[in-house]
Amino acid sequence: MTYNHQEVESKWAKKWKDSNLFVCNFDDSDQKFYSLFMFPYPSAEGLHIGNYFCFTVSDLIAKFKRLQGYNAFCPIGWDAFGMHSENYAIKIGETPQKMLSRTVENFRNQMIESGFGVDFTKEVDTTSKEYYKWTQWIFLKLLEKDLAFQKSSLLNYCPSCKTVLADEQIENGGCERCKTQPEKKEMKQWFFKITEFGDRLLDGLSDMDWSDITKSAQKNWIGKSKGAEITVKVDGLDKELTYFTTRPDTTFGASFITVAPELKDVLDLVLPEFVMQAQEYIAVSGAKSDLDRISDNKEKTGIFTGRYAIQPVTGHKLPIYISDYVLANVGTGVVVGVPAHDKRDFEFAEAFNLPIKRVISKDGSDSKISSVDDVYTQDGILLNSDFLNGLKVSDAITKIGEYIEEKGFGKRVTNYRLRDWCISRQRYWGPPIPVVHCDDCGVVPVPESQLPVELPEKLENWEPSGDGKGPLANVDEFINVPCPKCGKPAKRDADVTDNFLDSSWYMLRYLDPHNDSEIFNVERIKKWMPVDFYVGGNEHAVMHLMYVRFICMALFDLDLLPTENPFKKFRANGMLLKDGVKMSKSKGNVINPEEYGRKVSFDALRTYILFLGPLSEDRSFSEDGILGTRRWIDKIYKLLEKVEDKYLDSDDLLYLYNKTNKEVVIDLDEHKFNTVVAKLMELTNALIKQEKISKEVFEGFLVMVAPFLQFLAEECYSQLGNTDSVFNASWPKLDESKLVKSSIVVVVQIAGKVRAKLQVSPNITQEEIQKLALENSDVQKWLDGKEPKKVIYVPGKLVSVVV
RNA sequence: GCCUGGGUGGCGGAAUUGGUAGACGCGCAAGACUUAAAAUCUUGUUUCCUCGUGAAGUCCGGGUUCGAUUCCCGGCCUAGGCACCA
Repeated sequence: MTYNHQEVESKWAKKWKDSNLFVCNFDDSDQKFYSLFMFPYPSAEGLHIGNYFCFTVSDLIAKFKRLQGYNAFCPIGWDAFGMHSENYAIKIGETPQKMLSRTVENFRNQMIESGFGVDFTKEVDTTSKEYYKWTQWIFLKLLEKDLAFQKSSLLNYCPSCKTVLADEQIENGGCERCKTQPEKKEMKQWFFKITEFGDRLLDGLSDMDWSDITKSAQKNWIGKSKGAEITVKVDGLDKELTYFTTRPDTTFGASFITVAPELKDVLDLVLPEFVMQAQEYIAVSGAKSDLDRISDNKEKTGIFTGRYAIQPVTGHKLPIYISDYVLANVGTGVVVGVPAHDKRDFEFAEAFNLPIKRVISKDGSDSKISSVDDVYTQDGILLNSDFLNGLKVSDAITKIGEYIEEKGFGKRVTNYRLRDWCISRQRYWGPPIPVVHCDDCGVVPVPESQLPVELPEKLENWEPSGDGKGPLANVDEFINVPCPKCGKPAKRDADVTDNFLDSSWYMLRYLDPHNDSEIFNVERIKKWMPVDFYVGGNEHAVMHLMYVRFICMALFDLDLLPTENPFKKFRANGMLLKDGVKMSKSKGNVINPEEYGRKVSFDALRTYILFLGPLSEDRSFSEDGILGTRRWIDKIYKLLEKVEDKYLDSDDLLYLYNKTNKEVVIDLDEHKFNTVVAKLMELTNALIKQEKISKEVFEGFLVMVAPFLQFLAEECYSQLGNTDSVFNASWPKLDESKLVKSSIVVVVQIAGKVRAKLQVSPNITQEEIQKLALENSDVQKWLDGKEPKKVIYVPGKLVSVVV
């Protein structure tokens, strides 16, 4: 009896799809389980193994929950707007619409043949009018709430992608997509005020059941720092400067002030005789990219302005310098230099021969700071600091904070690294920004009733032009519209929104994908949200996952969501490597799921990649390894011959069967798929040793195996005479009474080493077992006549004899 | 530099309210079946030695404990995030 996987798998894949087996009925929400994976952009290459892995995890959890009696929902959709698709379409000389209809079809078919239990009837496509109408609606809602605004600022402009990039899209100083170094351009763009949610985004993390690695990335990205803003007067000028510091306690150690070269009106600070040099310095540093400035950080450069600032607390006159180690967009763009307690300030002070005064030391004693290594940044006691002397750092921070506020010298503030989300893109392939610019009325939102603002379909020259305007600016019939307010000729916004906006609410639309009168039915959303389990790559830790949280907070505030956190549980999956190295097309080591489906079966592939290791860790795929899961399939299939209707299974088997059941449930809820597979394999090995197996136990076993070896389980279940799907069966009932053993093994340790094993009744008393242990001949030999000092008994486990 | 993870056989990895280290799988070796091979089945597989009722062993060095992969202190390596962030 050999198992023909190709025949079996294609048969059931078709049946599952045709019978709508995995279609979810939303009306039944008492025991709902929403399992979600990060939806893909349908690339031309088809289903990538990384996608396949992530889908498998979500699908497996959904199937498990379904078997446990939950109404499980596992949807699919296409994140098809954005530069991925647009750039590829440009490359192959096709329009994105045309290309996508083909690639989506391909993706869908691959998912069906892999046996994914996703509900295709709830499919969502971010590029459809029915979807992006509501993406635009969200924009309008945020505009209404003052969370969307236009701002002109220095932005990162990618000359290759021909659009501005969000801060999050800069990686190691380059564009995350094409690695091109972005140019700084002054442009007027739309932003979402994500910074207003900085604290909520940060505080929310603490009680979220998300991967630590993801939470840590978000925390670092938000970059909250507490400190103080202190205002200093510029001597001889009617001008003030405000600097931000996290260490106001070091105020008495300040010896200079530094301002960023890009700071507005910086030249006003400079004395006439220094202006020439200053202009030159500003020009030179302005020509450097951020990356250069960071990499040339060996030596501190700068220029003296000739001016001094009066520090209000100390009354000291501090020289003002311009230096490019200070960045205009960080804090206030003005920094106070405390060389004794900051390495950068020390380097600067050394280069410019400025005083270095210690104001903190471990025990309050003074000693000279003569090299960078002496710079003292730890906790300690204040000295040389007037009214702060003798205080601990934390107390000094509190005291001076109160002091400056009382005297009006400054205030305590919280700073964030997080920047507002720039959402304008000068591209074609996205939802047009639904506003009209009118000479008389200014920015006028498109009325809701006129949504969607349709992206023109048949368009010549839809590629980005690179002139800083989106390609839509040249489409007259699109761009020229009457102002919705006054009716005079006006122009639409020519930009489209960032792709990340599309994906920041898709999990909501899945729950009501065909609703054309509202974004979704709020009642249903409140029953089905949050998503119970979300899985995807950690490369989305800061962008996608931060934006989703932001959008959901905004929608929550509009009373459209039951919680502000959309994902009850999120797990980042590790990367799949091939023989220990990263897969890439250029290396030619890309794993194609279809190929392995054909060779060894989708069941074996699916189970193998889960068996490789813990979900969060990178795992290494090998050609040989996958044979192990394929062998497992064959072993189970052969067991069919042993199944007998009313067979009485042995106690030992029933013990293992129930123990496995119990442990598998626990491990699956903790997503420890590798150990679940190991335990099911162990049970399989025990079943192989049986003469016969009862139908009841074998069917229960098939149900436990079904989330992994889905096609095999269905086939065996059907061969046993069942007409319904194994996925309509229920999880086997746990029989606790079978988990009690008639005898247990207790080990005896002498000086911490195992020297004997005793087979005893589980109800044995401490006295009895101690007596047995000490009488044991092996124990006697090891004791060698010595008297035990102490005997420790761990019930059911061991006896430890101390000599 | 700061913030998160991780470090266990030839390999992927199991085991934590501190209690038999190496489950499960891969690979390898030997045997069975076969004319032969593949497949399959059986057995073995942490290392070392003087082969035993032996010793050592979970990145390294200390500590707590009858007992430490697990807890504490110090260090090394590694993956990810942030970074002249003031």
